[in-house]
Amino acid sequence: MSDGAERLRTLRTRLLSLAAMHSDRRVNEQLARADARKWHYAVLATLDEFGPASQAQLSDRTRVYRSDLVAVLNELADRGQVDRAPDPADKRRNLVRITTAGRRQLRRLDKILAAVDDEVFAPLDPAQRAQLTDLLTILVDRQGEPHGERHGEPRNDRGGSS
Amino acid sequence: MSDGAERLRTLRTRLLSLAAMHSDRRVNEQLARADARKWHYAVLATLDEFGPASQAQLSDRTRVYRSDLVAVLNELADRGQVDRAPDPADKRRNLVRITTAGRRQLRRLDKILAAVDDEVFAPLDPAQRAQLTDLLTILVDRQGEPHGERHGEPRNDRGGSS
DNA sequence: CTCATATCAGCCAGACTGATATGC
DNA sequence: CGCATATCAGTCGGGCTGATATGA
Repeated sequence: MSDGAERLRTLRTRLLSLAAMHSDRRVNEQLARADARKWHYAVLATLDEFGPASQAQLSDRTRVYRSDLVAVLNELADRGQVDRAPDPADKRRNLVRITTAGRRQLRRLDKILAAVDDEVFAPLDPAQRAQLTDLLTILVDRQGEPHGERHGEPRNDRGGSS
Repeated sequence: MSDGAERLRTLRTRLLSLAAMHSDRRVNEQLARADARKWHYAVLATLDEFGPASQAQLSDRTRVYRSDLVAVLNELADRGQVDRAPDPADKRRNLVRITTAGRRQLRRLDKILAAVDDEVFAPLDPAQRAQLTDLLTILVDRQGEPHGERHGEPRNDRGGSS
């Protein structure tokens, strides 16, 4: 058996998947302790960085689907971490803003995620961690519009045009 | 707003997650064209490398849960890519073996995955790809028994002891 | 009796699609 | 009109848990 031995163990797409799975699991476990999930964090961080936004903008910036954002915002609003009001300039839009409680929560989540990062990437030394960040950044930045084949298009524009 | 600007964009756990999500999506799309999913490949590759095995062994080697393996093996058996027979030496066990058709399918999937790897990691040059593989291998190898905290234990032992 | 094996039933987050009402 | 926005309903792969029957 085995002509291309070690296939599975060295398959790069699989390594990436396994590493991410472990990282995600830890992230979710720890965020859950603060009654949050990754999407909550993504929304809060985005609002804090870019300021108030419509849900469509939030969806583009966080890569959370519009349809899924609704529930996330409901949850954040229930906890008083964001507020949502119709945009007077365009009544289709909701203007979403982070609240003071939201900023407090954000700081909490930032700490949690820093700790998880430390733990998950502990096997790498600082230089290796920086290397990994660089490589992943290249990959993520080029996702969507590369080299030759087409398949995915704009992303996050579902549910509108049909 | 934003004191720790770029938080989201540079969050390493998120970069890892996004990169893997893209990679996984491409892998699944392409495997689907050969009527397969990642688990099917993992099982076939493992059988080819290690030879006939019980489902428990397969579960350990592929990281597919025992409970989920059942359906995967049913599908592979329906397609004639594996066969499953009670182990005479231990009647609790099923001995799973890859068939000739299974090897043919494996070669097909190998080609597909090589193409996906090429596409997904196209933004990286060969040296960077090798670097990434190394870093991910370190992470994956140390998953489970690291540095300080305990949380997950053996993995893949659910459903048996309780 | 205890432990492992295979199988079944089911939960849940999350990625993704489609349709609809409302407003630009 | 066509287009975008928010919302709702639902599909599907997949990670993960619990229970059970059978046999070592």
